This record gives sequence, C-alpha cells and structure tokens, in this order.
Amino acid sequence: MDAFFVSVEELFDPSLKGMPVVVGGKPNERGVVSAASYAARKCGVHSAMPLRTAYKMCPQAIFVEGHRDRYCEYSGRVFEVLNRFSPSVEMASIDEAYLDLTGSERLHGPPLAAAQKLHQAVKQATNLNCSIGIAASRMVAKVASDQAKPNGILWIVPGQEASFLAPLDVRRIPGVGKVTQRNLHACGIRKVGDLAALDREFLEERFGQWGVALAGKARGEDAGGWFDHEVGEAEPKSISHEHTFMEDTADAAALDAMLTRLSEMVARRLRDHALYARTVQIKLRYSDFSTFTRARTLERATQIDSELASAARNLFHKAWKKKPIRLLGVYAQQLEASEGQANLLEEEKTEAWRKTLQAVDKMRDKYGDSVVSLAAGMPATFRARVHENPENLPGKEPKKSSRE
DNA sequence: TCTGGGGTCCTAGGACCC
DNA sequence: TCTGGGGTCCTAGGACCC
Repeated sequence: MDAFFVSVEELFDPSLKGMPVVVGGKPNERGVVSAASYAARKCGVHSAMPLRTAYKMCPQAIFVEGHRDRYCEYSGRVFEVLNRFSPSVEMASIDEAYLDLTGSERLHGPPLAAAQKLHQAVKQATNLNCSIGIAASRMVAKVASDQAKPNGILWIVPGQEASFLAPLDVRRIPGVGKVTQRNLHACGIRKVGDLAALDREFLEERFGQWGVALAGKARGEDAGGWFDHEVGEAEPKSISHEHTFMEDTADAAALDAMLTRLSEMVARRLRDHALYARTVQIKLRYSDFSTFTRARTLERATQIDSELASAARNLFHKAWKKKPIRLLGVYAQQLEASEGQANLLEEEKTEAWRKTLQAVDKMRDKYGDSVVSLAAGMPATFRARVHENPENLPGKEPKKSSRE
C-alpha cells in the first residue's frame, strides 16, 4: 500500500489530502514518524525520523496520532480483495502482501493484466492506492513494487532479474540496513551489480554465511522460495511491551509501577494466546541511550501477572545503576502451550490466580484495561491514600460512574 | 536531529553433559 | 600431562523490518 497510514487518515479527514501530513504523534513528543505524506516527504521527512526533527524540517506539517484500529480494518479489507484473486495470500505486514498467481492465467490473464485488475479492485474496495511488483521470486517482486511506487505496476520478466537489480543501491535489498550498507560501502560496494560481480569466497570471508546469501539475492535468487510457511495464524515467538518515559526518571517507585504495568499487559496477551512464558527479559535504557537487557528462565512457565512482574522487578533491581531511566521493557520468551508439572501447593496457588485473572480479564474487556491493576502498578500517591484510608478505594468513592 | 513499539532472526560465549 | 569433540541450554547483544 502507498503511504498507507497517511492514506487511511485522509479517508477519515479529506482536508488532509495533498497536505504535508505526519502520522506518529505530537511534534514535541518523544517518538518517531510512523508515516509521512508525499508532500511531507518533499521537506525531507521520512518514517523513523524523530518527531521533533520532523517538526523542525516541516513546521507547517499536520501532525496526527496513529489509529491502529483503522489501519487493521483497512488491512483486512485489502486482504479480502487479495483472497478473491488467489488462495495463497501471505500478509507480510499490515500494508504488504505476497500473492502466488501460479496457474491463475486462465482466470486472470497474463501477469500484467492480472495486476491491473487487482490494482483496480483494491482501489474500488478501499479507495486506497497500492503498488504492485510482479516477478518469479518474492524478493524481486518486493523490490519491484518499491520501485513502482507511487501507484504503479512493475513486471520483471523472468531472466531480467539481475539486470533490473544491478543499477539499484545495495540498500534496496531487503535485509540490508544502515549498518550493512556502511560495511558494503567501506568495501567499495555501492550498487547491487557491484555485489553480484564479487566472488563467493570474498563475501564469505568478509560477511560470513550471510554474505553468501547476500550475493544470491543480488543475482535475484530467492532462498526463501514461495509459500512454504504454515497456513493460518502463526503463534508468536515472543510477546513484549516497552515504554519510553516523557522525561527520564530515577524514581524507584515509578519504575517499579511501570514494570508492573508492562508485566500485566504482557501476561494478559499470553492468556489471550493461551501461552506460557519460560523466560522473562527486561530492557532498560539510560539517558545516554545505552541499552541493557537481562533475562531469567523460570522453573515453570507462567502467564500470571504477579509472577512475571516480580521476575521483572528482580531483574531490574539487579541491573539498575541508579541513574535516570529513559525506557523500560518487559518481554516474554520461550513461549509454551502449557506450564508444565508443578507440586500440589503450587498447583493450588496458580489455580486461585487463574480464576482471579479470568474474572479480571472479563472486567478489562468490559470496562477497559485500567479498571483493575496490581497495587504495585498504581501510582505511589494513590497506594498511600488507600493505605491510610481504605474508603478511598475506587468502588467506595461516593460518585458512581459506569466504570466503577 | 536526538532517537517508538512490536516483532524476527542471528551470533557468540559459557556452563554443563556425555 | 598443558588439556577432544559433540551437543543443548542459557544469556546478552545487535541488525533489521514495518
């Protein structure tokens, strides 16, 4: 999809059309650009750029918060259109998909005609523009669709892969980021063609096994192959939440509260997926952006808020250098379908928690996530108030709202 | 310029085991 | 006496993608 987030925002607010628009947050917030309209890109704004930088470069731009639910909905509509065209559709992300059109010639005609039909169908169903790359491998199709932007179609005829790729910057190859680009430039390799011309031994010595794969990509060979993944929703391999503070803080109570809240969010999603985490990891980032992770593997896998939270807080306090913190994160890894064996005492305890959390999850579904929380996740001032006078508990407050 | 949040995959060293 | 070879698990860090 072309400038997907911005284009969806334009559907909801047509006055944004043609304007420099930045999706991601307010211009003075800590955050980065999720998407920029083509008008904003003309000022030099691009995704992943800090919002404050974007504001300096393009002060006249309109800054809007992202609406993930809207993007998901439109992503679903696009998927429905694609699914009509081919039974094997792989959504690679919220705004990118691969279609296998093998054997669909009788139905859709030759590749270019099929792509034109598809392009029109997407436009008709969503009023959004997309770009389409057609090729004999996924990788080449992806690069072709990037080159076709905006709103274009590009067909790389079989046999022409290498000559199509050769004049492009190495950065265009999926998997080549800033660091690899810098390393390749240091060897005098700037274009994909330079890469394709090198011999295997040189690349293997310099970049390891990955260099060999890279040389293949440069010639248009796709190690991944076609739709060899499992069908249906793949289970996640990790679940995480992280938070960057508006201002760095060394307030231990505030940090503990944040770790608790993040743990609750992670645990909630573990339960949604019916998964248990064997490994808990935390991430901390100081004011100078130096970043550390600490992990611990548990005796038994868990999906219980308080178990995750206490593991996270232990890890944090062992690692924390008592300096102001910019970011905290909580990660669940080594996800398993069951918690494994336990002794009788533990079994009783987890059973009690399981029932409690089931009820809590129902309340959160109905009234929002903040309606119930571990006390440790609440602001310290609030905890103190309740401690001094239990009448301050939300349910006992005199004025009733629907939340309560 | 001052750097989000959600992920995946890879590497490398050390502990431990046979 | 100057110290193997293979495997798995765990931990930490980093590149990359959208």
